[in-house]
Amino acid sequence: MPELPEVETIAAGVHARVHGARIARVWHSEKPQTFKSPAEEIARALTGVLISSVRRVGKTIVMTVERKKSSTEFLIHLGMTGRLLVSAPDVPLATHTHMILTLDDGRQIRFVDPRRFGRLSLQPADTPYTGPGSEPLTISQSDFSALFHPRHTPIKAALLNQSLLHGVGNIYADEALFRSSVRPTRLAASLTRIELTCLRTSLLDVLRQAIQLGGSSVSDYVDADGARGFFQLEHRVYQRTNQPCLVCKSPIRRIVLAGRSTHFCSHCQK
DNA sequence: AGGTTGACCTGGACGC
DNA sequence: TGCGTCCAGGTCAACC
Repeated sequence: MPELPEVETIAAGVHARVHGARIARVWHSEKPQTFKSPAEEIARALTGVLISSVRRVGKTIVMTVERKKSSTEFLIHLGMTGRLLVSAPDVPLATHTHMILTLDDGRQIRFVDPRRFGRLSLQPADTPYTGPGSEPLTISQSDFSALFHPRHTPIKAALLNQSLLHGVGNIYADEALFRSSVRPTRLAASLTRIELTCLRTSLLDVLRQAIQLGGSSVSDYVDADGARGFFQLEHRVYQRTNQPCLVCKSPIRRIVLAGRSTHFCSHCQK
């Protein structure tokens, strides 16, 4: 489900609500696939700890917890349909709830994930989680260009490769490529220096605007309060197949690239 | 080694 | 109403 702006919105929302709180007890489902570290180990590591922060790294939510002098990072990857909610205890449990962290004051942090592509894990001690790739919001233009220029794969596939940039997914890849007038099928190595500059600028614009609007709610995305985002109203190509391009009125095309549906304007994007 | 494809899951939308 | 098909915002193992 969620890409960088959605994960950013969720992490910030959860942080604001629970930082400084203590986890009194932990419940988990019996779906082993969800737990990249054994569920019992996660439960043990989180029971009785103080939540010091919740932040985003790539598409992963990192919850840092403290016990006495030692700190641990709990990693939450939402996959396609994962949700992290802060709920009052009397709110009915959603189906597909896989973990509940009950706080001292009774509130609960709930991880819900129907499709079970999400993953929960513990980061090894003393090695802060940095994610697989570079951070799109802070990478320099020269690093950005150096990352993509050697790649002999379609630029769309390269943008989705989390070991290059982490945090960009299908929606924002399509939207950034449209705004920079670059066709998704172009080999990354074929982009000129100017096109790479334009692409990074467009990507930053799209991600920042989406964060401001609370992310895109395409189907079931909601933030920590269960509220929907509004960036879907700003989509110019994503899920607009056959609708007129907002610039030139040509119908938006949909193809499958890197196994993902890909939307673009064949007139505006060269 | 880098690039590509299919498998992993459930549920909603749509057509008959 | 009910069944079948297709589609979905992400990864990762297994292949070329």
